[in-house]
Amino acid sequence: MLIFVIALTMDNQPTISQYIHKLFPQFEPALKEKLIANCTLKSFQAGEILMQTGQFFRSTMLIVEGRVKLYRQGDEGEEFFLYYIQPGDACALSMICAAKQETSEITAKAIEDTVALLIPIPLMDELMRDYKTWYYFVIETYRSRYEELLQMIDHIAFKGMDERLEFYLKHQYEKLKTRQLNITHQEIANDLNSSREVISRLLKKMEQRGDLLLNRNYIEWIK
Amino acid sequence: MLIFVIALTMDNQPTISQYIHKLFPQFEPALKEKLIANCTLKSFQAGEILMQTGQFFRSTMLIVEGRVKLYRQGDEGEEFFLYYIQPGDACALSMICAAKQETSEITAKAIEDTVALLIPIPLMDELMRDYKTWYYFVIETYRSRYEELLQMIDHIAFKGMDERLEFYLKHQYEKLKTRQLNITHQEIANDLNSSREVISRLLKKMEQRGDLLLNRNYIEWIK
DNA sequence: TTCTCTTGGTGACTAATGTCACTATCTTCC
DNA sequence: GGAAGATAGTGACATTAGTCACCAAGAGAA
Repeated sequence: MLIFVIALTMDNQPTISQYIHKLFPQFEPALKEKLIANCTLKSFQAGEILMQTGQFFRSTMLIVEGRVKLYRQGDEGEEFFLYYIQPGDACALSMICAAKQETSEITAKAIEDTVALLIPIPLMDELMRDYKTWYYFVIETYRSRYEELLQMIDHIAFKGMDERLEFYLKHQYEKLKTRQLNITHQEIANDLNSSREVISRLLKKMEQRGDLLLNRNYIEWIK
Repeated sequence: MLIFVIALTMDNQPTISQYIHKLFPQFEPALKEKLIANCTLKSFQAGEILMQTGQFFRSTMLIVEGRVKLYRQGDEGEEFFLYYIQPGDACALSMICAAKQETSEITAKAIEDTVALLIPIPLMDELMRDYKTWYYFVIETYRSRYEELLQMIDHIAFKGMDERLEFYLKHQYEKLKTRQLNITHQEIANDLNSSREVISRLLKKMEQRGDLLLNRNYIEWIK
């Protein structure tokens, strides 16, 4: 029985090498070897905080399994949703802050059981210098996060809550790849820094327009 | 007379070498030499657009003279103020987009006569690979812009217009280093994506609290 | 079953912000 | 000086979003 459990565990947890080849095929072979030789895996349970305001980093993280939600924290503990990071993504913040040994103003929470690849900070300079595909990966990570923040600013600066809600649901649908969004009105309200009543009312309007169906504990996105 | 004008011009326009030594003292000597040998200067008049939505980049820009205001554009042409860049700063967007040959969603406008150092894109890989001080400079540029965007999100997501206005004026005071802010209520309203009347009323309240003095065409920041 | 908790619906009210209309003052240009 | 334009002040009102109070339905536990 014990042997069976171990076998299962080995089955479910790919090696660093397998993760890298699957999720980062664009890396040049030498870079892959370098990472395989120098990185470690770390697991987080759903709900666990990967990093938080004021925390220093000892490693840069690449997500290889699960899903991580990034929040900006308000003065009174509000949690404003910024974006998800998924397998194949890097945590831009952990790169930036790692490089400068600065603290972060962001909270990253695992919303599924998550596995991250930890790259020791001292290795970063070397990777950046020696591997062009790494340098491009880092640049692309920054660029796409930067774009996401800009898009977020657009929404809160120029749009009303109705449009933001619609964008939020569409984004969930696209990221999670399911029309059945398992989320409560209260959770949406938290992510958008609004209140449940407002969200409920707007959802009702959207249902009347035929964009979605409301159910207890989940929303069916049709549009 | 012509000779006099030329002499004046030479006097007022430092060389690339002078700019680099003055504004980027942290660069290693070989990097300075490399830049001096490969960069060009470009001047922009106050009010001129340095780059705009949908435009491709052929160079990365370092600002060496003047001041540039960065805006995010709304769907109906609104211009939402993001941040200033000043001598010694790089345009993070021009780095990111240059590297990926992607387009930008941002407008950069010179608000003073401005001079930029243009670095040809093909040089970027080499600089990144060969010069550690360049790599650190690029990372620090990303990090600080990213922080600025996050701070902006904080403000529009969590704060009211009164706090945002106060932050805006304080920011102007700190960046421009003068208590006499030459700006109209309408311009502030544009930058904050609000309306003149709202700004006027909030300013009046701040004046009553003794934080500032209102004058035609300028505001005296006291706080 | 009954109790309790979570989730969601709704009306009434408040606060913040935006809009409209009008006025006043100062500047600039003939 | 007078006209026109830019800048700013203000009251009235509309709209959006947030808050409060309360109800109702479903889910799970004792």
